[in-house]
Formats: sequence, structure tokens, C-alpha cells
Amino acid sequence: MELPPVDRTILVALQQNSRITNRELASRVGLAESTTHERVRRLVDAGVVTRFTADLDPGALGRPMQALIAVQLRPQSAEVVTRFLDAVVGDPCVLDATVLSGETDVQIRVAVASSEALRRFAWQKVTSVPSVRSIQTHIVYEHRRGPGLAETGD
Amino acid sequence: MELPPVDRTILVALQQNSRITNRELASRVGLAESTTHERVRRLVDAGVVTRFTADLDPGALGRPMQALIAVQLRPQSAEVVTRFLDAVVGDPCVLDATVLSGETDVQIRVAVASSEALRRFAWQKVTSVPSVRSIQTHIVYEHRRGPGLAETGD
DNA sequence: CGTGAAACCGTACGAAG
DNA sequence: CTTCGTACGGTTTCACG
Repeated sequence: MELPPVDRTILVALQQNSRITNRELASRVGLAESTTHERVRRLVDAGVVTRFTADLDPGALGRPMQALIAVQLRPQSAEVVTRFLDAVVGDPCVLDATVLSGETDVQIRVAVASSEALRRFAWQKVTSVPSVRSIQTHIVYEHRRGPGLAETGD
Repeated sequence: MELPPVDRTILVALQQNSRITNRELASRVGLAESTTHERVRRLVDAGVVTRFTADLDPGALGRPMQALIAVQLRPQSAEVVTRFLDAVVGDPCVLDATVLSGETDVQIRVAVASSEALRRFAWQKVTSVPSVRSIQTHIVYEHRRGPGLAETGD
């Protein structure tokens, strides 16, 4: 939990570019290659790094439109939530789904090719799950990433 | 925009593991190494892949709690939104911020060490921006990733 | 934590479909 | 225009000091 500063530096670098060579990473953190290599291995083994992945541009893939769908479920039971997630989260347009406290029970983020595709997903796929009481769709105008998790928590 | 199936396969593989060797990637898609290498290069150059990154586990980094802060801004102008984002999005606890249509103008996703840290961010950092009219904080109970952008849009 | 050497890999290039 | 095979130089990786 209390990670040495060197590991924070490694994580920042890997977040910026996960394909950095171990050599460059080592020279950036000022350690030997073998040491750096070992630290990365331990971070992965410890589950601090959950995966190395590629960020893709939705627009470049023909899905320039993003939206947030806020869903209210009834009855409010753990099982209803799980069933709902299982039903919608596999759809190709779903980026992620978040289970929340408050009015909205689940919030789904989608990337779609058009407003027609959005309508199809929201009005057909989502509202066809019986436990969905109501939905509200909001257009995403802009999305900004924060500093990332590698920074010091506070 | 209409990507060949081979490129989709490459993107899926790179999303699952961006540190895959070019050799394994080539054998998985059934092309020669040099060809695969070239396709990856083109995908990056074309901006389809925006970056290779590492996903980290918030809990393993001492920030086990996530929340969504819905913000209403007044007056509603583009400049007010931009200023607000600039003021809050650099805070270490911010995962990302989304500008939306509807009641909520901006939604901020945060990962924090404790409810105290959440309170500090929401009540001090966020509400201290003059154009913030109101905020609503929601706890994130669960988060699930969708299939990812590499799948066929529809 | 550093060193070294063997195994492994990325990458450029010419050629061919 | 895309694909392929090859060869070289760089990199990862591991046992050991």
C-alpha cells in the first residue's frame, strides 16, 4: 500500500507508455535493468498493475458519439443489479457500467456510431430488461483524463 | 473507419495485452511478423491506438473508495466549463471528468483513500470554484468494463 | 542491487504476389 | 498495395556475485 517512490515512478512511466523498453525504464528510474525488471514483475504479481492495454480512439473506429445512460432498477436487489449487468454489459457499444448509490442504480457509458444506434441500444436492449424502471440518456460532450492512479493518493 | 478484420483482431489482442510480443501477435493473427509489425505501426500512426498504457488497481494503491461527483455550473458557458475542468481535473484523486448534456454539467470520477479524503475533495476543492452551483456525490459500488472498442460497432 | 551471457525479439530491407 | 523471409543489432531474462 505504501509504495516506494521508485515504484510510483515506474507506474507513472508504464501508464504513459506500457511498451517502453525495460532499458529506458531502468535509465529513467536510475536503477539497473535487472532490478527494474524485477520490480515490474513484482508489481504485476502483486496485482498493482492489473493489465497492460491499448487505448483506442472511438472516432477513428467509426463510433464518434458517446453517451451516459442512467438506469433505475426495481426492485432494488443485488440479484436484479447483477442480472441487469449481465444482460447489457456484453453489448459491443458498452464501454463500462457503474453501480451507484443514489437515484441512479446503474450508469452505462456507451460509444456508438450514430444517434440511431444509441436509440437502439437504449430503447431496445436496455428497456427490454424487465427490472428497468426508467432510463435517462445524456450526451457526452467531452472527456478528460485525470492524473492517473500512480500519483500519491494525498 | 471500416477496418479490415485482421486489424480488429490485432486491436483486440493489444487491448488484452499491450506488451504481447510482435511474434506472438503475428502467430495469433496468422500473418508474418514483418506484416504484423507494419499494421501495428499504421494503426498507431493513424491515431486508432492513442496510447499503450497500464491499468492499475486503486485498492492496491491505497485508494479503495470510488465516487462520482455530479456538478451543476452557473452560468452555463463554455468558458465556465473549461475553467472548472482546469481547476479540478489535475487533482491526484481525479480519475476522469465528463462534460454532459442534462441537469448535470460535469461528472467527476474520483478514487480516494477514505470518506474523509472524498469530503475534502468535494467540499473544499470542488465547491470552492465560484461557478459551482451544486454538487451531488454518489458512491461507486461496482465497476464493470464492456467488451472494448475493438469489437464491431454494430 | 549489479553483471554478464545466452536466448529472444524488433526492425529494416529486398523481393515477390 | 500488401505480404513475406531473412539477417543484424538490440533487448530481455536469469543465474550468480
